[in-house]
Amino acid sequence: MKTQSFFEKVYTLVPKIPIGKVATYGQIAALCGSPGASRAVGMAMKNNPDLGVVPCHRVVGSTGELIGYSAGEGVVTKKKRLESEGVFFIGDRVDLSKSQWASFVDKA
DNA sequence: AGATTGACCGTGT
DNA sequence: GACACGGCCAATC
Repeated sequence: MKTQSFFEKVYTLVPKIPIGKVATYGQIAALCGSPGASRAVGMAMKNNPDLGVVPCHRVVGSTGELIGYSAGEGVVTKKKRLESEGVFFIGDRVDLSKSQWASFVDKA
């Protein structure tokens, strides 16, 4: 478990996102220990081994924009899924002001 | 070992 | 607010 690659870390971190909340790629990358590796995170999602253990639909862009998602109807299914989880939406984007995962900002 | 790719991010115009 | 460019990081060919 010490030799886990960046991907493995992501696969272990993404499912930690609470329901009704979403995290940005850069955020996950930072939690992974490498802020700025947002691209590598995206790659991990694409290589997503199991949608059941890696809810990649909870990962959105920095502006809350739904990116990626090769499953179902793509971002369409992704949006519906997040919406179903109780995530706030602003048009086609997620309301990061209310639904962004604040695991490391939840010090209040 | 080197070069390329990728579901990104920030800044500038 | 939208479009264009460059930069970062890690995995893969």
